Amino acid sequence: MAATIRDVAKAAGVGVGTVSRVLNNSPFVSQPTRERVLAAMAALDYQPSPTARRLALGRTHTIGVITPFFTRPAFVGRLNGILAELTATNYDLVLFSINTPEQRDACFQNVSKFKSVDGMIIIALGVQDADATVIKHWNVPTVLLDSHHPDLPSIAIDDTGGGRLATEHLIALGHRKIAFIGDTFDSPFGFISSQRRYLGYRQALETAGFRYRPAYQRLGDHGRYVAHQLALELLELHDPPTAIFAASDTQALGVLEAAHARRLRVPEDLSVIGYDDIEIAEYLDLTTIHQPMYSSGQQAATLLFELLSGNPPEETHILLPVEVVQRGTAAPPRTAHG
Amino acid sequence: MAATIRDVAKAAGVGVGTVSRVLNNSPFVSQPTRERVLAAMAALDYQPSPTARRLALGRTHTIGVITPFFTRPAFVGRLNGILAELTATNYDLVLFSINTPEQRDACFQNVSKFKSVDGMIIIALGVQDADATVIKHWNVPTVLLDSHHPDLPSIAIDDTGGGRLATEHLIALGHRKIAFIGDTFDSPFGFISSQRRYLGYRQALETAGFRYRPAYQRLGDHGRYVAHQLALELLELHDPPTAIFAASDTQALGVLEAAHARRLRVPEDLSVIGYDDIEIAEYLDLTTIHQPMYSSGQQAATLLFELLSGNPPEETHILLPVEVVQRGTAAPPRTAHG
DNA sequence: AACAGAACTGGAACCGGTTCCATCCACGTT
DNA sequence: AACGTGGATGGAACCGGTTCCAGTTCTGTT
Repeated sequence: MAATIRDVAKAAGVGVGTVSRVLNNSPFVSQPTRERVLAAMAALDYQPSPTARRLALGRTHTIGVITPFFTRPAFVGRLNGILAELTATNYDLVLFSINTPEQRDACFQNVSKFKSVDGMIIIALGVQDADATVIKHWNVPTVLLDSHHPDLPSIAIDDTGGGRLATEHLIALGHRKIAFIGDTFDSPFGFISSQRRYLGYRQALETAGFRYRPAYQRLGDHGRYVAHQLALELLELHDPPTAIFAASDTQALGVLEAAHARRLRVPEDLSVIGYDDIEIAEYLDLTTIHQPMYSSGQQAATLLFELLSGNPPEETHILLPVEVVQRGTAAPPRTAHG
Repeated sequence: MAATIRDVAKAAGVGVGTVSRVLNNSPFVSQPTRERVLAAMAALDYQPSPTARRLALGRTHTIGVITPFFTRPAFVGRLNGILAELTATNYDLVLFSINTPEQRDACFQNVSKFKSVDGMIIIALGVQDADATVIKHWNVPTVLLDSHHPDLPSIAIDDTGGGRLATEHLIALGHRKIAFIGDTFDSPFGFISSQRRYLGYRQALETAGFRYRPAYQRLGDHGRYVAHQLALELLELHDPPTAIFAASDTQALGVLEAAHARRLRVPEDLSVIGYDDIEIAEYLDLTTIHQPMYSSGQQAATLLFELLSGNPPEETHILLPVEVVQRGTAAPPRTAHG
């Protein structure tokens, strides 16, 4: 049986309070006493119980992260940023992974998830009003990362602006026939980033005064294969686009594959722009929109700690900017005039 | 202030034991009493404290995972397998990420890491005898994933066999001049998989009766850029290799880049084989060694649960096989005879 | 010498659950 | 009517820390 604080107290001939003080480096312990206690701890191979400590303190020294599809590069990157921030503070991180719509729906209802952490970060999951109510009810500081709700602090990325940026980049290159490939809008997980990128795409087209072409928009489940198929559909159109904006790099890969399958050269015959700037994008020389994944994770963690510390910042809805990373898959169309 | 079990007991006019029985679905509660307790819980918005439960039960219902460089695809894949297994059992997962050699060294010493979980899975980190002693001393069931030590249960992957397999594949294609690019052997994290793959490479060459060419082995820190440089060195040799075996797909990407930079066609001028079969390998048509990342994670979790349940399996040192995935980057050399 | 105040210490009470023992009650037997 | 049995229940003790109050000892003043 493991030694407890009382065993140590008895062995050292002191009270439990004193042992606790030694454990917590309280200055109100005389040097001889401290040494006696430390010796007793060593002799008994005493290891304090984190669980008992948590109960007594009422704090778990742990933060939770809820993430869907934990393997997607965008989520891994964000989580990595959170982790970096956490290890600096010595907090533990408990990871909840959501892989099915059922898990998503059950997720916020599960109290013990929230009650076993001091704070929570929710990545990407769409949050409805009802969800926000439940979350606030748990009374656990929670920040949304890459998601948004008026009642909850959030670190979001300017998806609409990014969609606009990507489209404007293609327009600036001289493209007039620009297609969009993205996730379906009715994601059971409530992801809306693809939808917002689409919105930016539409805005840019409208500002440029281009007419609306429904055929140039293809939506499907997230993934390379689906995007591949959607791109093939676009390329088989009577009047195919000269450029495709994919709502994620993963989907852009599918587009590149489709172009390859159709023997189209990129960027000569088809320009492609992705979104995310995942690690492999640089290798593939993929023009894309860089979003600060690591940094957004860090900022989410920082914001959460500010909330935990009791002095929350003025602004709790942060929108991070994105930028175009010009690489080799986007160029002026061959038929461009001037 | 949140309601406690005693508040509920008072409100329902029962004893705390009865409330606890209701919480735990004990059959020894009469229906009317149960309803009264449930009503009181609802009225008080009672939420049981997981922390108190843990202290009383002496179990945390949590397992820990220590992983280095959490963003590397091989580790993410394994972690994902673990997660899948855990969500099925309702255990929580706390994630410890190791990014510096200092963290690695401090890692096993930190009791509270171990004392706050029921079981631990350690990914990839090399475990010395001294480490194993410390780990066993914590008395927390621990399984090594993609690592090995005689005193600890492990799920390992047959790296030596994989290295042999990769090399034999190149030999079978007719290659005689086969180079190796891998991680430095003195990894501060104790990674040894690259080293074992190298061992397999050497074994295969020896079995085939090829002479040992030190110049064909290049080691460096893990990563695409370094591998790129090492590959350039190889290609600049007086008598360059016709095939390169990279100890990981990430490094294989660097090799492909180098080949591209040297205007060498793959596989016509240079064959490349990687290792891991990360997601992007298929996209790049990279011939590689498939190792079951997801499944290895699942098996590690399964093994850990068997240990936790008290009836450990006979064999606690499991070695998973790997296989060649033939794709487009490995082909017979142009100068091959027959 | 008297005393205030600071430094140090012991230990009861508390955090919020679980568990186990003693008790009570209803019911069926003989 | 006496008694055995088992389901239902209350509550003290426990898990292993922290905290706070009260008490003791040690200093430094006047």
